Amino acid sequence: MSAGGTRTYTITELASEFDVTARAIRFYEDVGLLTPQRAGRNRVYSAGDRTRLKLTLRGKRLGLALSEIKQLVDLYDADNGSRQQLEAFIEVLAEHRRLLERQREDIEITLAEIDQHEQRCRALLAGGRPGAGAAAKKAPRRPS
Amino acid sequence: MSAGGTRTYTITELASEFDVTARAIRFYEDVGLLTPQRAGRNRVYSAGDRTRLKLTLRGKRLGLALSEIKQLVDLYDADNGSRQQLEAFIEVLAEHRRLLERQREDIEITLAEIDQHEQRCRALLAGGRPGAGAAAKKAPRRPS
DNA sequence: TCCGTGCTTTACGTTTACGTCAACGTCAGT
DNA sequence: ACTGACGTTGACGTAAACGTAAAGCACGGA
Repeated sequence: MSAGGTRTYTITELASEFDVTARAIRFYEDVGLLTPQRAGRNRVYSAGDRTRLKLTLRGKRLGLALSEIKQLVDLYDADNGSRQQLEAFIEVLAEHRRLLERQREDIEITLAEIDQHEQRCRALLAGGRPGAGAAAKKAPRRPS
Repeated sequence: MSAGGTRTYTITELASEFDVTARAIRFYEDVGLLTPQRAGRNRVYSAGDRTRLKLTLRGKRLGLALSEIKQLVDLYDADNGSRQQLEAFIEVLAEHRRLLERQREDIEITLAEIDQHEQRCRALLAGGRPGAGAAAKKAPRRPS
């Protein structure tokens, strides 16, 4: 049995796993979101780095700026602290929660509107005379 | 009773109501999201314009780009169309719904993580000796 | 008539989040 | 020894979403 079972990742592995470019990952390092080890010049990512990347991308999907993501992730990482810091941290958590809840509300509203639109659409389709088959149009997936 | 009960708005009214700058609103016009009437040179916004602005800001909060918001709003506005267009529209709606549901999932996960962090925080606070009062730190509200 | 307020256009500046070369190292395979 | 494949560090480019003057019109009040 060899020592150290902790898996590591190369930059292209992470890039393909999360469907981002290596350039983006290096950029996240530039802004301080990632701090991978090095094997000579090459970057070596730990499981923790992978998690931070995952958190980063989730934050992006929620529309956060990288600077905001960094604040949050840093805070979450270093929850050690004085009483003052802990209380400030709880405040930040509450802020974040408020933001997320507002987003959730926006989502609910929008989903409801989508339902309405779709129903009207289907009604219109049902009203028309039966014609040719469907032409499914796939939206081209862009990065970011 | 005078004719025409439809209220209108100036740009600063809308700006203050939705807490955005007039510059931003004019910019949304530049990209085609808004097309207000004019009284001479001045912009006059209808209730419909107001709604479009509201939709725009909601989209922004969900992290959409203005170009994406425009596509959606335009589509929603002009749901009149041929069978082909209707079917394509339904496809777009489905895409949008998928996106929103993923976001909702991200939000649920993040909220759960926040709960965990807060619990640990409170546990730490309970363990320490009672000290000075709280120092609430308000996050400065930035636009966008 | 002058002043301030509100709105306008034009135009250049800025920040964010990468994309896109360019030029180079390094290691495996043939 | 040569060739890719994969990785690296600059450095410059760019699209998006406004910010920030600069300069001007239009109108009501002192």
